[in-house]
Amino acid sequence: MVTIKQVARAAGCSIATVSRVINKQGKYSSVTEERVKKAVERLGYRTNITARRLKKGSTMSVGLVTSEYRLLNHPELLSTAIKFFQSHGFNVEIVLDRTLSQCASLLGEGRFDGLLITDSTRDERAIKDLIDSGHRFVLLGGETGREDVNLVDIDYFAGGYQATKLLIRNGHTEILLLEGRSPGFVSQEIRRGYLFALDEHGIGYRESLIVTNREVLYKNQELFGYTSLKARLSVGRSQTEKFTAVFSTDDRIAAGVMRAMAECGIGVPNQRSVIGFGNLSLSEYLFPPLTTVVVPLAGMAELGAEILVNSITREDSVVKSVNLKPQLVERDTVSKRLT
Amino acid sequence: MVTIKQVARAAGCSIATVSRVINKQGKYSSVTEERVKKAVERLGYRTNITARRLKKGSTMSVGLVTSEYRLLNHPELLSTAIKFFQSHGFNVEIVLDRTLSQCASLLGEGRFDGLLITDSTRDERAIKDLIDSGHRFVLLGGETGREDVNLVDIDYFAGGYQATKLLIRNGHTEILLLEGRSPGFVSQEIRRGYLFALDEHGIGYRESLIVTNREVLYKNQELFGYTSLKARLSVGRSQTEKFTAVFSTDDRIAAGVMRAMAECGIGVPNQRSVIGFGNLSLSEYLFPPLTTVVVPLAGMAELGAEILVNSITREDSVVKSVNLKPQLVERDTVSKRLT
DNA sequence: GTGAAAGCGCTAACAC
DNA sequence: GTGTTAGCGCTTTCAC
Repeated sequence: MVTIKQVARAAGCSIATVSRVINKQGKYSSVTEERVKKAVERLGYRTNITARRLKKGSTMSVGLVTSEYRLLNHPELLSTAIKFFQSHGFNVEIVLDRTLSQCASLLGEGRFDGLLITDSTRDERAIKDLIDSGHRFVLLGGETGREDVNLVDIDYFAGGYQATKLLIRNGHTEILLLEGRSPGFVSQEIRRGYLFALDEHGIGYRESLIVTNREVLYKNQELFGYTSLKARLSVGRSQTEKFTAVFSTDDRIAAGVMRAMAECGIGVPNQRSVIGFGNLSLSEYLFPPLTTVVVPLAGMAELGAEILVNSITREDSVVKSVNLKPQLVERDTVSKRLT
Repeated sequence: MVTIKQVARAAGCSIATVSRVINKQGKYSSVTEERVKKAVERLGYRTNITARRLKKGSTMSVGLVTSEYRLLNHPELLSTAIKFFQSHGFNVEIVLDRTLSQCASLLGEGRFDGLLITDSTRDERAIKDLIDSGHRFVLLGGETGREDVNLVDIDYFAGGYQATKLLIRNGHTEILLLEGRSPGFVSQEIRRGYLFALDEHGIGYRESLIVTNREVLYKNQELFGYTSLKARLSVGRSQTEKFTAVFSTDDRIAAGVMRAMAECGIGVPNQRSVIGFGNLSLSEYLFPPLTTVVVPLAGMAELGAEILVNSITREDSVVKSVNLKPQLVERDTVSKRLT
């Protein structure tokens, strides 16, 4: 490895001067500048980042704490954040499947200047430690009762509300809710929106119209949608369980629903309407293309990254808490109820 | 920040002893061990990773050089690699959209102990620099003429060959090849496999049966499949352009193909067979589920990560070059040709 | 079993 | 404009 010392010798000056030229700081003559640059070039010198970090006490590095689930299901969230950090001069390290208190340790090691955390478990103790340590961090969609943390969240309640309302506007009152398992409180919030919309329109809520996936987390969402619907469609079901629309809390569930519909020869949206949630890439490839709810994950990531960078680089940055709204994307699976 | 010095004072010993206890190295009495551990606990001390790295001259950190395309389209590749590295004690930093020579710089900065590189551009000069610098790196699916680099690659030729052969075995001889744009030489290799299989069975190759997407890289693959097929299906096409099966070099293209088929009332696989490539998650949600070719991306990532870790940790590691074979996954879109 | 001290490569304060 | 030097926090050699 070639060090600053060797460059100094080659350029016939001191290491301080080399450092000045490299960092364009302080004063130096254009003659020495030229000599140093030549030497750097000739020797192939590169500043040792570790030594610089130790000296400066800052790493220009952030940790992106996330889960395998996120990585596999919402890569755009990560890529957005990474691009933002990188374009602002920060390196980003992926930290997979770590608890909040492990994250606190990482910051304690001086590994990062800050942390962007998705899917954090609700661990108030760890959050307190994180705050007390004086380190910078931003929670993405985490649940916390505290007001003094940077938090960017998505209003899943509003998403559930909007989706349900679209169905209601189209005349549907018997709406089957298929609840997948999802990290955190996502499903519960969506259900709250569903119930709220029903209630708002004086539509009675029926427990038999809510089906919850109790299988292992995240697995086989499509199968859950498929089997749930097949069961519903079987003959001999009571009148109270009739439905004209299906609202799934995950697009993959909706995919399963539509597969079951197709197999049973039920037309979508003519005979039944279907709405999903999440706008996964598969949704536009379904036939017909799925009406669903767009969750602004990339927006959440970018905003979170921006808040983190600000809180690292600026002394006067203030704690921010933001709540982002999902948006309906109307494709071809919802239509007026046949009267 | 609490340093080793403070711990030493609190424990009533020297920093050397604290270091020994922390790293479980050298000798120390159980009495002092206890005292040091107590002090560490009480003060909340964490070893400064930057200082340790500077002293030891190793970072225990690797760079995962990749593209936004990979991140969005093959997240399982990244997650597999990350998990492997993390479980072997390495931190992993994501490096997005950097050229090979920029990667060489990164290594020169001592930022990483090694690099796992996907989608590298063919830059022999940079590869030479990388090798000459003595740094560790592994190429994933990169193209290079050199024999002295660690390389894990996927045999796309074999994939194209297998897919085509499956169709031929089912009696198809007029196979429409829809070539999407893809990074590197992927499409070309798949086409070579297609042509080889045809030739092997004495089936004449027809240029009119090969359609290439000339649009902007990666964009609108689904639309390409859809419009290509719509055009083919229009009335008044000559006899020479008839086809009984479609082979797409990307599952999303196949998704577009199937959408077009559905709209035109053409049954799959009864009237036309369809085979895709890549086994994207959407493929099993198509109706009917898509027969396609599984590309062992996760396997490639894990193997690459393993080779990299070996070459970092072991002096005697030898250069490895591996070629992984894709595999057919037969679902419901290929059947015997109607005679 | 323990401590003193060198030194990893760099930046920046200070002296000239 | 340039050089000397302290020191970032740690590991490790060497002496005791």
